[in-house]
Amino acid sequence: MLSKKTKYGLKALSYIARQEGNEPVQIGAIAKSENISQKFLESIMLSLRKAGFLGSKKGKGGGYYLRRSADQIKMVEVMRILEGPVAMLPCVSLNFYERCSDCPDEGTCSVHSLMIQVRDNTLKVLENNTLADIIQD
Amino acid sequence: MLSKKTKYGLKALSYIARQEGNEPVQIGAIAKSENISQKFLESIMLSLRKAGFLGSKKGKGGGYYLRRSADQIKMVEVMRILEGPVAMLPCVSLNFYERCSDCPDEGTCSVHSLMIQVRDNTLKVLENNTLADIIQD
DNA sequence: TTAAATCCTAGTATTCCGATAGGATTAAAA
DNA sequence: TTTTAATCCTATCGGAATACTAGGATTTAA
Repeated sequence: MLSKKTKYGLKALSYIARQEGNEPVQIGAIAKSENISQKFLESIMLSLRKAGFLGSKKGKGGGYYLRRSADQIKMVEVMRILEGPVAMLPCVSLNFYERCSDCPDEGTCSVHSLMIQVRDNTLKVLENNTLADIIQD
Repeated sequence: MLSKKTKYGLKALSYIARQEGNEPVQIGAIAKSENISQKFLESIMLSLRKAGFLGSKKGKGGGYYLRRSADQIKMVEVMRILEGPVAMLPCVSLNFYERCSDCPDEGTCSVHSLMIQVRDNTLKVLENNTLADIIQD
């Protein structure tokens, strides 16, 4: 299940990407438009800024803006920052790999191979979609 | 993230499917071989039996056996019983659909369309793999 | 009659998620 | 220079879900 954090983060990025020009957009405006708790959204924006997707301007008239053009922001990158691993099991994760304590051997684990297939197919979608792609309806 | 419940359930089904003949297999044997808490596994086996994948025999010499041949058990069916929806959002789920409270319109939600793509690709994998497929290493 | 298995309901510990609180800092505008 | 409006940052909290655990009831073969 996709966390609200990720869902809200994607919605916020989309909102900013849809704005004309590159004027900073305020959290308050996004929160109101997308029905998101403003305080919760604050922390999400912070993550997105620290990850390099967003820049910010403090003080009156400040807000957030994209640091890269929308077609340069892959969905898989955002997902990895907000949601964590793409894979459904740590033992099949490319970026967050961890061994399973209960598995003596990954090579003979039947769940392992299935989850690799799921991961690869999910990855394909998330690699091929950018922020620019998802804001067109 | 795949729950342990689902992971253990799949491992248990695989274990049973790998046995010769159709003799009932005991929970204890599965739990020991797969490093799963026996009591936890008990409740999982119960779900799998109630869902129709497994039959059981009570009393001494009892245990669980497959009610369908392994190539007739699709991964997607097992996932829906143990894990729930395949989709990452209720609003894109085929079998567990629910509206998002924050979304005024699914048609214009940028997350929606992305998650439909993810769902369709995941579904493809889970529809095309049966228990028979995943027990071959 | 005993041993060995499933069946069933309840409870519990822990972790994670979603949200909130409360201020510190910064910058534009009055 | 003061006010206002924004981000920044850390800490905390309640509730829900997950991963088990407990304890016995029931069934069946030997």
